[in-house]
Amino acid sequence: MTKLVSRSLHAVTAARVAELFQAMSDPSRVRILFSLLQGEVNVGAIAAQIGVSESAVSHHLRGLRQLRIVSARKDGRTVFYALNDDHVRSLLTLGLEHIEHE
Amino acid sequence: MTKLVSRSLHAVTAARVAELFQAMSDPSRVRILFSLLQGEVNVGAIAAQIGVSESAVSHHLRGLRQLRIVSARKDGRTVFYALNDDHVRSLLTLGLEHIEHE
DNA sequence: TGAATATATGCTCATATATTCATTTGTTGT
DNA sequence: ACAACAAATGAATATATGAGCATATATTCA
Repeated sequence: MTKLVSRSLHAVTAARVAELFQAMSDPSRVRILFSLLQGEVNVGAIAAQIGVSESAVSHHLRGLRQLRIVSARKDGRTVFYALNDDHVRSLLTLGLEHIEHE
Repeated sequence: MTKLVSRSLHAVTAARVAELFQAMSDPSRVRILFSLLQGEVNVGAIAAQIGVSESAVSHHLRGLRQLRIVSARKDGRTVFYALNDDHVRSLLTLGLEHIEHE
């Protein structure tokens, strides 16, 4: 059986890659993720830092958590978020470089 | 005058980064861009390769062109598209790596 | 236990987006 | 000039998405 679509990225793979980039395709989420480049930050601090409501930040973080882009650590009543892996760190800095050099 | 927002990425910058990632946030566009990793490809060939109508591909390419993510070269009645710079190449492969290792 | 605080969630509205279809523009070969 | 072809475009539509509000769920401290 011939693999007719072999030259192109498999649809499922493409969808997952798109999903990843989609997580970084919103200004608020980009700012949230850049906040997390500093290290662990809690919801309220992120909200204050970027000037977005805690509710909105929380909503965004849920999506990012579901994609395992960020991880959460609860300490008392505050929840500290962090970037989950280095790929995301690289993507963020590469993205920033891209728009800076042009 | 104190720069109150200095710890966070400037809103305008964040928006531009988001815009870049947004360009790669759709499965069809991801497949289009991966097609272009091979080098120059024309609209019809991309459409055939990924199984999306030429119209849809053309619409996507317009957006990618506007963001200077791809460039177009017209030869007779066919238009060859290509990735515009190496940042995008890196982002694509990094994105793929990310979803492959998890 | 009760009040205060930090975060999460469900819902709704407005807007953005991807795709399709029909039409158009530009180009080649006869 | 005309038919065939490649790509671009506009309008219409269905779906997705972000933000806000109200409310819920912890958790701490008095």
